[in-house]
Amino acid sequence: MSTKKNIRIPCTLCPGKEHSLFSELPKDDLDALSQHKTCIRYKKGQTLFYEGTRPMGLFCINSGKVKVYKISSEGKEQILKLAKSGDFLGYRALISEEFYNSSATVIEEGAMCYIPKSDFLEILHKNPAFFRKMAKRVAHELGLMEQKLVTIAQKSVRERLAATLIMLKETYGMEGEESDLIDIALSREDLANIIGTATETVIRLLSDFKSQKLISLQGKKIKVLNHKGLIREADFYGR
Amino acid sequence: MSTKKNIRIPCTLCPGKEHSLFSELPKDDLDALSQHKTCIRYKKGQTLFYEGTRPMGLFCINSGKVKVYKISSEGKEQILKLAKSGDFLGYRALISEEFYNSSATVIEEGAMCYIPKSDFLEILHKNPAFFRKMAKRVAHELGLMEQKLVTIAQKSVRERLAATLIMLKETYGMEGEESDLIDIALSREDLANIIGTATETVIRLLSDFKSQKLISLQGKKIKVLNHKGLIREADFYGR
DNA sequence: TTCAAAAAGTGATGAATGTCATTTTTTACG
DNA sequence: CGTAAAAAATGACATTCATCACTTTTTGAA
Repeated sequence: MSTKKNIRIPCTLCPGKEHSLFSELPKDDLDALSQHKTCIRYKKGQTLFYEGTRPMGLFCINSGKVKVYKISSEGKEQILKLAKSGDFLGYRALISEEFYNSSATVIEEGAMCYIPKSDFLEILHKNPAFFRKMAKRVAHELGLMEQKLVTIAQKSVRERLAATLIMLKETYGMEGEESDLIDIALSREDLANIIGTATETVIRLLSDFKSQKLISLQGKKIKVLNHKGLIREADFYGR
Repeated sequence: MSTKKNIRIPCTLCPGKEHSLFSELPKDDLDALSQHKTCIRYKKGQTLFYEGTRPMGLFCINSGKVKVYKISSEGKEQILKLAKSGDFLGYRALISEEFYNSSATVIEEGAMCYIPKSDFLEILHKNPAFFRKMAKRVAHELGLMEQKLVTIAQKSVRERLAATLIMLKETYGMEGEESDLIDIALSREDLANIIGTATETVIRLLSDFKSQKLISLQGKKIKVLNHKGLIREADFYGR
């Protein structure tokens, strides 16, 4: 295992780079971004940024997993998205020139890089191709968010749970043999906060799915036993 | 009244221009956009574009009102936003280089301009300040959509209806004396499709609000009698 | 290893809201 | 106008799901 010291490697050598928005950036630009970045290990439960505060830079997830969420006026958490290695956080607020409208907290320990706002904006405005790529990404995410809205507005909790499990399997399924195991340690409460329901309801529905042999529960992690069955639950149940 | 012919005026002279994303565009660019645009009157019920089709240009609403919505797999409509004079439609898909992910249908007759994709993209890529402004807008809308998601996921239907009425009053309230009258002809069904509920539920809650003297119903249009009361309903009811 | 705290799970209950069936009112068109 | 069709309204009923109260299991830190 590596030591905790000196986890700061150049962006050019970052393993997550290839799949990230930085993938096609020229070396010069990447070096410029690397220059003033800081990289810190975050433990589970630590928060990267809070809703309502001013963004001062861009987070890049080197390793680990993060939940991005809003707290409603009643104090309930709604998870907007999950982020993993290679993902960026905070660019929406930087581009819209607003405060953060969500918070981000680590759910699986890992290393996060932080690129100062000025460096990021400089590259953004200097490199039109990169700006287009970022704009394209934000526009794409708006489309995703619209789809999520429709799902929450119109599907039952049961359907949403099934759909969420499918999505999680696609995003966090292991490689090869164990591809049915959803490799992310979400608490039942987190799962409920993705779906927009009560923790107890998630627990009940999960054991329902389990007794239907759609999934199996291995401690915290969930294994998908019947993918097609889950898809059926997600699309049609009860309506 | 003007005739139906020749409703095509230059963008430079468009009354909605001042409040639109085009407000700070140099005259040259505006003229370029004007060049190949077409302007057509649309009647209530006519559709500007359909979900799943390829965008070939940008719509600009000269007058009238439009609903933008998605149809869920069960065939139910979910309204994502309402658009009025000066608003643009279709730029998300143009920027993300995707098909439309929503449909747009006229709910109040009016004139719509249509700027070919190539002209719009040319200005967008020629004028970095304008591109930034568009990107900023999309990022801002992503923030709004995230907020809507939380509202739908966590607030009761009653709260959402109250919140929607407040929003409608702010956006479509008349000038001066009659500022409490919500000047948009939404059917109960449309209102239900904004909120994400059944038409009957909206009808019942509206008459509830009416008997509480929060609103009055003047045919299709709604008048807000007790703004603070509605805000209270929107924030706290029942939780 | 132990023990307290957190998370998961279970059961009972009621309120909110969806659905269906029907009536009344409004709209729009010939 | 008159009439058919659409929209609004109302009632009865079924269902989902949130809530609360509690038990069991797991976790993690001393």
